[in-house]
Amino acid sequence: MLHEGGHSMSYHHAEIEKKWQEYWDKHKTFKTDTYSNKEKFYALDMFPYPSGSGLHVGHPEGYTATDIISRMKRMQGYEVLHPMGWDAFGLPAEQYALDTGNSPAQFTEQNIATFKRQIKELGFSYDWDREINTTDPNYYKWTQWIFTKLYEKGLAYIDEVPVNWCPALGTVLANEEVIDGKSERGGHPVIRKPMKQWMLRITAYADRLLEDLEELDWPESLKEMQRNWIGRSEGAEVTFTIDGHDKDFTVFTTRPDTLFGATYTVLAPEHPYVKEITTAEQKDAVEGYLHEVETKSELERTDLAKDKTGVFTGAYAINPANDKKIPIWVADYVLMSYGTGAIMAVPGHDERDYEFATEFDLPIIEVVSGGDMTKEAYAGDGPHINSGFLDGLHTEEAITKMIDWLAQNGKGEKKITYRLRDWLFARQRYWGEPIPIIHWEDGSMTAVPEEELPLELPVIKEIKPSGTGESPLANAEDWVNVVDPETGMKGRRETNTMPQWAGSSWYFLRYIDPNNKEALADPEALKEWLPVDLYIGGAEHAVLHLLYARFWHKFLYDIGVVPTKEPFQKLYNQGMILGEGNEKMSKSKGNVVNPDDIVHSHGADTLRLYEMFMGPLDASVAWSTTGLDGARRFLDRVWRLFINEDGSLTDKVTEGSNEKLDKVYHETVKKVTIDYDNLHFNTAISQLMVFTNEAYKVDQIPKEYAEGFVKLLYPIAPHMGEELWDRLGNPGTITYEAWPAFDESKLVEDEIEIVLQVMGKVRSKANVSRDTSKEELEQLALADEKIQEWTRGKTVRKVIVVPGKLVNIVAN
RNA sequence: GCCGGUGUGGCGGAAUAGGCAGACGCGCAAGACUCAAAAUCUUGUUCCUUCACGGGAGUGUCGGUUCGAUCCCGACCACCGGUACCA
Repeated sequence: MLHEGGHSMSYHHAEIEKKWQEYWDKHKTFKTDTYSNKEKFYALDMFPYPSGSGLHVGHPEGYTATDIISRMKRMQGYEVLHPMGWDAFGLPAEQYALDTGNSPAQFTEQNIATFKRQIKELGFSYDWDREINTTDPNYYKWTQWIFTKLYEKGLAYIDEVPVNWCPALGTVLANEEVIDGKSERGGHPVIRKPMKQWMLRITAYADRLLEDLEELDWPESLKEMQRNWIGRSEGAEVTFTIDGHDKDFTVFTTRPDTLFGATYTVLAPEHPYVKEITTAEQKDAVEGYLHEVETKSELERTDLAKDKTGVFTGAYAINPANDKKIPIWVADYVLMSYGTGAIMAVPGHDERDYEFATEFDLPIIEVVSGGDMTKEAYAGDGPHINSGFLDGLHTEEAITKMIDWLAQNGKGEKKITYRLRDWLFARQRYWGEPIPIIHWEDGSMTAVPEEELPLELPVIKEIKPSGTGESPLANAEDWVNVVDPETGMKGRRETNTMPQWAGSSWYFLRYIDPNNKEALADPEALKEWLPVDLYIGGAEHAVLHLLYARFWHKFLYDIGVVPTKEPFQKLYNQGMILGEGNEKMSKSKGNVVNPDDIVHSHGADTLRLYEMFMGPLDASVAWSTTGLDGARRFLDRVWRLFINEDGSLTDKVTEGSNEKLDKVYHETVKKVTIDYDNLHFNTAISQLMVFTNEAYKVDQIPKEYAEGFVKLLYPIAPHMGEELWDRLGNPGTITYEAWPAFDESKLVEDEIEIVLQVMGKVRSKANVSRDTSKEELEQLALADEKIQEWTRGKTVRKVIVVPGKLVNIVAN
C-alpha cells in the first residue's frame, strides 16, 4: 500500500482538498436557488442512518455518483438541488440509551457530527443549508402532520396484532432482536402476544402502486420485486354452506374452473369458525392441533413446511357446483392473513393440496386432463372433464364460465386479492416520532390539533422499559396524562412511536423547502422540483422504503399537497463494495475499509475516482488496495501533465492548436458526456485515461483542450479539478463554467481500416477511403494477396460487403 | 421451489441495430534512469503451438439460426439478489 510519502511530491492532496472545501463552504458555492429561472435538476441520495461506527466505504459510492451528475448538470446550466440529511431515529440509539443510561438524542447528535465531518471531507457538493434531521421537532412536526391527515381520511387505524413480547425485559422486541426465540440481549424467552397497534391502510393503494410502476425509469428487477411484493392475483370468491349449520364461509381461489375437483376444504387454524363447527368427537383432536400450532415458532411454520399437518373438524361443507358433501379440515398451510383464511382444496390440480390429500388419504379427482393423478398434481392447461357444464373447455374459458355461473347463482363472484398487508406503523419505543393521538377516558380518541404540533418527545432522565409492553414514554407521567382545558376530561397520550420508515417516507419533499413554518413545503416550490430526477441508493430498500414513500406520496397527491403521482422518476441501485476476499465487509472478518484512512493516505479525489472506476455502478466488486493505488497514480499523472515539480504550469500547455489531439479530445468530450448521463462512470474514466495517455505523447496541448479536460475530470475529482482550473489561470470556481462541447466533424476519419474475411475469419486488412463503394470494396478484397492465398483452389460462392466495415468472402 | 439478474484473460472489467473479442486499469515480465532502491518513463502480456513468419482454440456447457454469434433462439449448469405453503 502507498503511504503519504509514497506519492508524487508535487500533488499535496491534504492541503488542496482542505483549501477547496473551505472555499466552497465560505462562498456557499452549492447553494440552490429554489425559485431560479433555470431548468431544475433534483439529484437525491438515500440519506444515511448515522450509526456509531461512522461512514462505510459503501456510502460514498452512491454519493459520488449523484455528485458527479450534480456537478455536470450545474455546468450544463441547470439549477441543481443536491441535499443531504439524517435518518436519525432508530433502534441502536435506543439500545445504547438502555445500556448506558445516556440520552439517545445526544448520542445521535455525536454520530451525526462524525458522519457530517466524514461526508464533508469527501467533497460532495451538497447545499448544507438544506440539511434535515428526522429527529428535529421542526421536521417531525410534519411527519406527525401527515399522520393526522392519514388518520382523518381513515387510512390510519388500530388493530390487534401479535408482537414479540419479552416478559423478563418487560419490553417488545423487533424481529432482529429475537434470536432462536430468545432475546438478543440477555437470552430471555420471547412469546407472541397480541397488542393494539397502529396500522396504515397501504392496501387501499395496492392497485395504484402496481399500475404506476409502468411509467417509472427504474431497474426492471426492482419493479418486479415491488410487483411480487404487492402480489396481485385474480380469481374468485366461492361460498360454501356448512352442512347442518346455518352458516357459510367463503374461499378465495385463482382456479374457480376446478371447483368440481374440490374434494375437501381447509380453514386456517385462526379462522373464527373452527371452534364453532368442530364436532364433539373431533373436539379433542382439533384443540390439540390448535395448541400445537400456537407453540410452533414462525420458523417451524414456514421453513419446515415439508410435511403437511392438519386435522378433520368433523363438519362438512357443500360444494356449490355439485352439492356434494366434502369434509372441512383445519391445517396451518392455510394462512389467515391471505385471502379469506379458507380454501377449497383441489388435490388433482394444486401441488400443496395434492400433498395434503396424499398424507391424509383424501380423494383426488381429475378435472383437467393432461396430467397423471397417480404421480402428481397437474396445474397445466387441458380440456376439462368430470366438470358438468365445463367439460371440454380449456382453463381460460372455463374460469370465465364458472365465474359467470357462480355470480348468476349467488354462490360467488370475481375477486382480486393482494399479498400486500397493511403497514404496521407502531413501535413500542422511546426514540421515534410520538404518534399524535390522545385516548380520552370516555373511550374516544382524537388527533392532536395541528397548532399543537410538533408533539415533542419528553426528555426522560433514564430510559427504561415500562414493563407493560408500552414504550418507555409510559413512564413520563407528566407527558402522558392530559386534561382537556375546555371540558376537563382526562386523557392519555398514545405511547407508541412511529417506525423509522416514517421520517424517510417524505424527507425528499422537505429538502425543497426545509424551513417552511406554514406547510411541509411551499406548493409552488414542490411544483418546480418534483419529481426527483435521479435517486440512488442501495437495493436493500427496494421494497419497503420505496413502497412506503410511494404510498405517502400518492396520499399527499390525493389531498393536494404534492403535484405528482410518483416521487422518484429515475432510480438506480448502487452495488455493494466487498472486502478484498470477495466477502461482505464486517468487523468480525476484519476486512472493513475506513474512508477516513483512505482520505488521509490517498485523498478524497482518489477514493471517489477509485470507487467509480471499480466497475459498473450497480455491480458488487471487491475492494483492491492496488486498484486504489492505480487511481491515485492516474491523478498524479494528470497533475504532472500540467504542473511542474515547482508548481508552475508546464509549457506544454500552449495557446495554439494541435491537430494530433483533435480527434481524441472530441471523442473524449463526447464519450464522457454520454457515459456520465448513463451513469457509466467506469468507461468515462477509461476515456479520460485514454486522453491522458495521448496527451503525454504530444509536445503541445492546446489550452482549450487542457481546460476542457479539466472540466470533464472535475465532477469525479473536484478538488483537483478546481486547483488545475485555478492554475490554468482562471480565478474562482469551475463549478458554473460551461460544460465542454464536441465537434462531430472532428470524429470522422477520411481513411478507415476495413477487415477482409474468408469464411468469417479475418485474413487481411486494408486501408480505404471512407466512402469507397461496395463494388470497389469487393474488387479490392478479391485482389488482395492474402485473400487470394486463402481462396486459391476454391470457388467463391458469395461476397458480403458491409461498407465502412468489412468484406467477407464465402468460398469452398 | 418460484421470480429477477449475472457468467468474457492471472484479477476488476470493455465491446451487443449480429461485423477485428479483451478498451482502460490492476498484476506480472523486460528495458531506460539510478551507486542502488523507490518513484517515473518505454515496451510486452488470452491460451496452445512455432526459433520465427504463421497456425489453431477461445466470451459457463451443449445444440440451433446466420456469410458471420460474447450479442438472437432452445436446453442445461453455476453463482448472486428477492421471496417463501399467497390458494
